[in-house]
Amino acid sequence: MDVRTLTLGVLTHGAMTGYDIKKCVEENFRDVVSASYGSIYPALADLAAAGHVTVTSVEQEKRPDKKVYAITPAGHERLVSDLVATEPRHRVRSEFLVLMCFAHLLPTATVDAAIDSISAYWRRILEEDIEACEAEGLGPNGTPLTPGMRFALGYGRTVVTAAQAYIVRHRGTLLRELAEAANATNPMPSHDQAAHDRAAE
Amino acid sequence: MDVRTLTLGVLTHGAMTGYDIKKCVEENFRDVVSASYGSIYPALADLAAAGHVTVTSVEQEKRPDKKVYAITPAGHERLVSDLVATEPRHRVRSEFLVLMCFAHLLPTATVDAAIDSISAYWRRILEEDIEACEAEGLGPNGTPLTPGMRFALGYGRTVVTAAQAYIVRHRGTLLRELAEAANATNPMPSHDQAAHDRAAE
DNA sequence: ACGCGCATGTAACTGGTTACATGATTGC
DNA sequence: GCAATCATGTAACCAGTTACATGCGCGT
Repeated sequence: MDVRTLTLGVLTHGAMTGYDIKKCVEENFRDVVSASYGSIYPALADLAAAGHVTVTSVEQEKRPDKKVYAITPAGHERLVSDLVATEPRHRVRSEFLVLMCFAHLLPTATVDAAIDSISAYWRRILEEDIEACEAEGLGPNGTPLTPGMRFALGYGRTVVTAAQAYIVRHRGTLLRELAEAANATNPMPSHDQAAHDRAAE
Repeated sequence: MDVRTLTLGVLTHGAMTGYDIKKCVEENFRDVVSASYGSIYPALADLAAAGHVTVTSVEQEKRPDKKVYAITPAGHERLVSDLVATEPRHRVRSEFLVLMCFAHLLPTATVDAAIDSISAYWRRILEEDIEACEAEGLGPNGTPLTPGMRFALGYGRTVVTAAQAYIVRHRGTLLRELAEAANATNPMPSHDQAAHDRAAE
C-alpha cells in the first residue's frame, strides 16, 4: 500500500502534521501497515505539489513552526480512486512459522522461547491494540470508529484469539513429538531411555 | 528472514538446483516467506564461497548442465545458529484490512468485491496449501512432515478457518452499517462541508 | 543533566523484485 | 506453433527503513 494513500486516509480524520500522521498510523494501523518519517515526509511533499493536500504553517510559541496538512476535495477523490484500485491483499511474513518448520533442528529451549515470544506478542496486540480500541470506541485522531474499523478490529480479535488458543493447545504436543524424534535419531548413550521408549511403542 | 538461511533450510531436505529450491519454497512456504531467482542464485553463490554448500555440476542429455547444491556440515551448523539468532516475528501486511477501515468512503461494490476476493484467497490457501499437504503428509522434496510442519499447518488451518468464519458471519452487518451510515450522513448529496470545516480547525 | 516529546527533513543503505537474456524439450 | 517446464544468471529498479542533523521545552 502506497504511503500516500495511507496518508490521505488518515487525513480524512482531521488535519495533522507529519509527526502526527506517523503517530496516528502507529497507534491505529501498526499491525497491518507501517510508515516511517522517511516515507511520510516525501509523500506529503508529493501530495502538496499535486494539490491533494494543503499546507498551513502554524506558528508556535517556544517552538519552531509546524506544518499542518489537510486533505483537499481533489485529495479525497484521489484517495477514493487509489483505494478502489488497491488490490485487497493480505500477506503474512512469518519467521516464527519458518522456525517452527525447522524446529526439529533446534534446541528445545529455542523453540520454547519462540513460542513464548509470539504468545506475548499476540497478548500485547489483543490487549493494547484491539481490546483497548474497541473499549474506548475511538479511532484515528479521537474520531469515532467507522463500521469498517469495527469489522477490522473484530477480525483481528477472532484471528489472534484463535492463534493464541491453538498454540496453547498444541505446544505440548509439538515439544513431545520433537523430543521423541530426537530420541529416535539420537539415543542418549547412558541409561538407554530410547530403547525403553521404543519397547513401549 | 535471510534467503540464505531459508535456502540452507530447504537443502536439509535433499540436494537441489536453484530452480528446485525456488519451486520448493513456493510449494511449501509461499504463504509465509518469498524468494525469487534474483535472491536465490546470489545466495547460493555466497553459501558456496563460504563452504556452507557444495556444488556439483550434473551433465544432462539434451539439456545444459545443472548445478546441484548440497548442504555441508559447516552449512548445517550455520543454519542452526542462523535460526537460533532469528527473532520469531510474525507480521501481517494487509491492504485488505486497511481497505475495510476506509470502507465508509468506498462504493459498496468495491467493499463487496474485496471481501469476495479475500475469501477466495483463503479458500485457496486452505485447500491447496494446507489440506492437500496435511492429507498427503509430505513436505519439501517429498520428505515426510516434521512435527514442526504439522504444527505450522495446524496453525494455518485454525487461523484461516477462523478468519473465513468471521467474515461470513460479519459481512452482512458491515454492509448494513455502511448503508445506514451513508444514509445518515448523506440523505441529500452535496459536498461534505462538515468534514472540510473540521479539517480547517 | 539527561532523556523524552515535539517537529522536520535528508542521504545512504538494504533487501529484495522485475524483467530480461538465453536456450533446449515436451506436450497440446 | 505456442506455452510451459527446465535451468542459470544479471542489471536495473524500487519502496521502503535506518540513522543522522537540528533544536527547543519540560519533567525528574
